[in-house]
Amino acid sequence: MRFCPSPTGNLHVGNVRTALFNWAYARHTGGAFVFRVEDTDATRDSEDSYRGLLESLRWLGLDWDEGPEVGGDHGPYRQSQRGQLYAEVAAALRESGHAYDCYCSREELELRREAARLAGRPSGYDGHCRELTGTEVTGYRAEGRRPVLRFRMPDTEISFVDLVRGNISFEPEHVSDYVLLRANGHPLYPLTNPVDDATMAITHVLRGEDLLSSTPRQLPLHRALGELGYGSGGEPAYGHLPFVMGAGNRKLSKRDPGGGLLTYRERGFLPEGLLNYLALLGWSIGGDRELFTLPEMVEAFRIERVNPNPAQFDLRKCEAINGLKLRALTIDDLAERMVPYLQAIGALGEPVTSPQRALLRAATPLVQERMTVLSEGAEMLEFLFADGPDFAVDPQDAATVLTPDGLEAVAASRGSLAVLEQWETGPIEAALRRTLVEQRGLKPKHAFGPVRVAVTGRRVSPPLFESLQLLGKERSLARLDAAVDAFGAVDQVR
RNA sequence: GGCCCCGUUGUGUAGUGGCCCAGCACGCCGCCCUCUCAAGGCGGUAGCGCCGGUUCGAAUCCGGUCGGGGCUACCA
Repeated sequence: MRFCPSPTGNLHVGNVRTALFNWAYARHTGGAFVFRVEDTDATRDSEDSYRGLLESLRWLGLDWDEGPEVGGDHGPYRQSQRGQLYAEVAAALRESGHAYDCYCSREELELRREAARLAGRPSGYDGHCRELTGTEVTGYRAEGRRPVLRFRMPDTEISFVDLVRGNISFEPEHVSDYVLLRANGHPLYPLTNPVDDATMAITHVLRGEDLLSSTPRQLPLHRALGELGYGSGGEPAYGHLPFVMGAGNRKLSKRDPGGGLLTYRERGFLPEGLLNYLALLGWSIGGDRELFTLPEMVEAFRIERVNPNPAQFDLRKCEAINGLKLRALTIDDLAERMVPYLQAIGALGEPVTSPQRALLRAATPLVQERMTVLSEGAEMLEFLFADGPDFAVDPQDAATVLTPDGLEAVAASRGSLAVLEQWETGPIEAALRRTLVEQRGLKPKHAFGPVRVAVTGRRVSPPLFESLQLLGKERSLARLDAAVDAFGAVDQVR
């Protein structure tokens, strides 16, 4: 099994799903999961993307048995470092007659392709240069033409059993000779991919269904490679996974807004949450279950159960699954996972102090059920860590809730809270209810709203009484005062 | 145009000839709970693309049709 992305930009969730299935299949069967980087296109590949690729797979927890940074018996695992092998194989292919030089220019090909299409004939390469005579070759050379290397396809029907789709076959006239080497000698994907699969002893290939129609070209190449002594001589078994579609039912690409893996990480999806959701796109553990751990998936993963039809990515569902995973975490684990997100919004500094850590742990149960991604939890807890100039009340929320009436409630609650001796949720709640609900006859909803905004900075927050307790008496009172000062003054001016 | 793949509620799926006048989850709509928001509980909404055939019986098998997608490069 292998996963072989190109380092062009970020991974998108479709790629991740492909990686996941390959990984799960390898782990299930006890095979090796090979990670190879297909960076033969110097104009599009970048070193940054390459590092991002490794980082992403590591974050997801999809570990590889062979590949960059872990090594293996079939390295190197970056195609940019395997040029010599491709050149050697290409020469052997030409030598043995499996491939031939083609002198047709792009313009000539284009013309003939159009003509064939118009006539309703297959528009692939017409075999023009298959059997060139010596004089024809010298003639072309004299014109200054540089040949590309083409693979000679056999004239027989090609069929194979797709791991997820069953029997598939192609008639030879629809699978034409294809280019292995550019005129400048640069090896192309149709050559490098099978050569690597063969020499890396890849036995199973799970990839996107866009490559289904390139499979009939790769099969004969594998056979030729076997004859020439590259690889074991067998062809890998192929399984073509359905696409992951974006909104509007288009294939998801890394350029789509919701496509890039990085976005999910930044928003605070759990790797296991994202992976669990992605596994659901095209695979099912069976029955009515849809929540499982990675080990459980490995245990249950059978390729025959992969669905051939494309699936549309549904962010809401992805969030729902993530929320479920979040709620299944232990408090300590969840608290730790929120740290980077709290740091990202400046609520926590680089070394987290132990009082901060203790406060975070105490507060985590309050938000565990209220968030769907880690960044949400961090935002809800921000008020506990920010003070003074760092603490700001959301202007929008202040405008709607910290009205003159609201501020009066804030001032009143300040008074009743100030005399409290026991700063705990029970007494806090009792005091607030007494002065706001009982004495002033306010509806609980309207009574606590202004206090909530003054203390937490937002209308949506963890439970109020618990929040006050965690904040501490001194800081709580200061926030109430600050709110009255800040928003009451404006009204006096008016 | 040619070739190939795919087709269960809005979305993802369960279903492999009778257990299905189709189950689950997300979404959506109500209600309950409630200090906000969630979470939770209860109820509701909506689907086997279509037409034939095989069969006592079809979402499940076959053929056709329609619809969607992919490929058709000296990109990967």
